This record gives sequence, structure tokens and C-alpha cells, in this order.
Amino acid sequence: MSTIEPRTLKGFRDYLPTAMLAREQLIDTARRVYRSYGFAPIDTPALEYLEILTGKGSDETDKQLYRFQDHGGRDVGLRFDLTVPLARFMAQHSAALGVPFKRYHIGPVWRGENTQRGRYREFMQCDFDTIGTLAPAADVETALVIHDLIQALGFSRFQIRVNNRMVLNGLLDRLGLSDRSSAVLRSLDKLAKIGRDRVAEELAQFAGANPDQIRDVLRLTELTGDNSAILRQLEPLVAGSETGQAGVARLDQLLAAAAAAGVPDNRLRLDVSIARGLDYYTGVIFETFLDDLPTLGSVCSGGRYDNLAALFTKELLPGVGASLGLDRLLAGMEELKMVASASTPATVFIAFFDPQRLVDYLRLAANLRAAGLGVELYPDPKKLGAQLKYAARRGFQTALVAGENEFAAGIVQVKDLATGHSRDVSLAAGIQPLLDALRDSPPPRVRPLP
RNA sequence: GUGGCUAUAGCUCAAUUGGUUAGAGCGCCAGAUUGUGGCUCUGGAGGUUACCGGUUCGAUCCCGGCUAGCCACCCCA
Repeated sequence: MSTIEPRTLKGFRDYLPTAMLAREQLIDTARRVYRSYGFAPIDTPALEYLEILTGKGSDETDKQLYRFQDHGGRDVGLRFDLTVPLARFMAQHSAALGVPFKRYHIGPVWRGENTQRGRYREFMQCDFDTIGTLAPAADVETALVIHDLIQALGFSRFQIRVNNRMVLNGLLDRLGLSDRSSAVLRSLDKLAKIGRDRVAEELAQFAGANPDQIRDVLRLTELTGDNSAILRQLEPLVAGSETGQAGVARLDQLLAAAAAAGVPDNRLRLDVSIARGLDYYTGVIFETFLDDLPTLGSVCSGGRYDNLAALFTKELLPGVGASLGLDRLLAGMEELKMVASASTPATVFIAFFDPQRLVDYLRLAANLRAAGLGVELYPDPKKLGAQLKYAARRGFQTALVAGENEFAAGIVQVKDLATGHSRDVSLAAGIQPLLDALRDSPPPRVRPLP
């Protein structure tokens, strides 16, 4: 009988324990950081009515939607991100929730686009957003969360690039290009990659800009210096545009506040050429790049969107937030050797050494688990060497070895699997001395870069 | 979605101008005086050369298709 070839769809992946432990640890870290700012968890369905999802991001995102008819003939789609479902969610529940509402949402999203390193068709996003306030404080807080998050995940060399759509829109308004802003921004965004000459070409070709307009847009690319220097050079460029000036003011405020809150200047960089992001962004925009993997793309992006919920309700529900691309970040961390090779979540290994003592091993394991430790008891009374090898491979921190001699003496051998050293701990006075011996910090599963 | 490159054991790679039983290292399993792993030694398992088809006396090798991965475009986490 022939077998079915086991395989997975393009862009979809299996996760083995080593990868999954790392994923779960990243999720735990994100959850901890989000909660520390008061964001509360929500969840929404993977599947939405198609009309909820279409027309929210851009033409491109509509093309990438996984869509089909369900068994009842309804047109449905898999969510493309977590922000559009949030807009729907808020329109439905804002009365019950009240504003401002801060939520985080961790879950998979699906995009039917071509795959590459760090680009998958199914991937996990970890969003946090603040809904129902236009306050600059919420923008600042978004930057702080991104910073705390990436740092908590073990990175020290990264850059959050920040810009504001109002600055760009104000400038384009002044130049009479606002009706072609998407095309202009798309070209401008490629600056770092294709250079200013080709940006100029594209501006003429795709945005129909005249030479004067092109020259003025390209002035944006000539800004140099630190954040405050760029701000000063930006001011004259938006002079006369109320929107543009407001945008510069908000950037100024954001950068000053973030710096005051302890974000180093080199980690939060004003970059007027970052423009992309989905069409729904209206204010501040964030993108986060790892210094050591600049080609990986942004691992945490977001911004302010003041009109998104307007598609679902007449109520004014502005929002600001960002999304951590967990799977992309993990792909980067694997490349940077930041992912530990442990494949067990437990730290304590108990060797099944004496076949007559199963009950004693089980009791010991139970006592340690009751104290909050992760404990695995080997199922077979195999050769001790083989058991220790198994334990070391899996990444256990400590092995407990007890045979006839130890039981007779009322002790257990506590073996540090990293160093190979072991010592005897008495069980005569109860489990506490053993717990003390095991209390040493558990192995880090993700190593920070030097 | 478009274009290019690639595809051999769990992983990294070999295999003379297409030639018969496709190899190595690492890993895995089992041993090396019946209580201690990471070093060493021995043995073993594991491949319809991604899959389907074509050319040929004969295909891992040449051709086509398909699937997947990577790169660029596009876009994005």
C-alpha cells in the first residue's frame, strides 16, 4: 500500500520543540512587557466575513487574502493582520469596554504572498494598541513599549525608525502631490535601497511629478545629523502646511519624551524616508530593524491610525500601536545563534536507576513539582550513562541520581549536567535542602548578544 | 503574482565527460568488566537521489512539468 507523502504547504511550517520553546519564550516576554504597561489580552476569530477584511490595507493586501466560501456559502477570509479585526472588535464592543482601551493580541495571521527568509504565509503577530485617544502620550508610550520589548527579547543593537505621515502629507499637500501620495511614498521609501537618482526617476514615472516637485521631495533625503538636527531642517520644508507643522511638532514631542524616558538616541531614529506601512496609518509610523540583520526587514512595525474604525462605526475611535513579527524575529535570532538548543521545558531530570524504586522516584518528582519545578522521570531503568546522555542532550540543568546506596543513606546525588560535578544532599530533613540545592537559576533559553 | 538559483541520509556535503551494490563527517541507536553523559574505539539503522514524466541500452547527472527553499521585484512582520 502506498503512503501519502508527508509535506507542508509553501510558507507554512511545523515547529519542533526547540523552535517552539523559543517561540513560547518570546511570547511570554511580549506578554510580560505589554502587561507591564497595562495592556489587556483579547482574542478574535481567525476567520472573518470577507467584507470586514477587504479594502482596509491596500490593493496589495486584498490580493494576499486567503479567501473562500464556507459550507454555508458565506464569503470569508483568514485575517491578514490583527489590526483590522481590532477595528471591527472595537466597533462592536467599545460601549462595553470604554476608552481609552489598551489591548494586546497574540495570534497567527495569514498572507498569500511569496515566501522568503523571515517571510511566511502563516506567522505570529504580537500586537498592542491603545484605542480611543489622540494623545501624544499614547504615541510616546508605543515607542517605549517597542523599545522595552526588543530589549527584553535580548537585543541591544537595534533601531526604531520613526516618522510621521502628517509631515509627508503636509509636504505633498504643499507640492500639490497629495492625490498621488501613495505612489510618492512608495518611491521615497526605496531611497536606501535604490538611491536618490532612481527615486527621482520613479517619482516622474509612477507619480507623474514634475522636476520642481521631484526636487522638493528629494530635499527630504538630504537631511542629516541627529534627530534634533533633522527636525530643524524639516521645519522650513513644511512651512505653510498646517498638517506638516503639526506633524513635525508631534515628532519633536515624541523624540524628546522618549529620550527623557531613557530611550537612547541611537535606538530611536527620525527617518523621513520610512513611509510604507499600510494605507491606514495617519500619524506616527514605526519600523524596527536589527543592526546585525538589516536585510531581514522590520521586526516590529506600527503607527497611529485615526480613521480605521470609521469603516465600521460612526464613533470616533483613533488608535496607535505596533506589531511584533514573532516568526521573522525568530528567524533572525536563529541566524544570530541566539536560540538555545534546549528541547525540554523542565530543568530537573531524575534517572530511573533502581528498578525496585519506581515509587520513590515518583514521590520525589511529585514533591519537586509541588514546589514549582519542572521534573522529568526517565521511563526505563536503562544504563545510567545513556540516561545522563539523554538528559544532557535535552538541555536539562540538573540530574538527580539515587540507587540502592543513596536510598540506604537517605541521600540523593545532585549532578550539575553542565559541569559534571555532583554532590550529595540529605533527604532526612525533608525536601527543603534539595530545593535549596536546585534553586540555582534555570538555564537561559535565549542568549543575548555579547 | 513575475523572474532567477537550488533540491542527494535527521543536518552539512561528495559521487570521474550519464555506467551497474550512491559515500563521508556530524547526529541517532547498540556495545567497549552488570553505578555516572559531553573525549576515544567498534558495530548498526537510516536514501525509490523531493515528486511525476521524457530522452537513452542505461539517468543523481540531460530535458519538461510539479512541489518546496533561497534571492530579486513587489509588498511586508
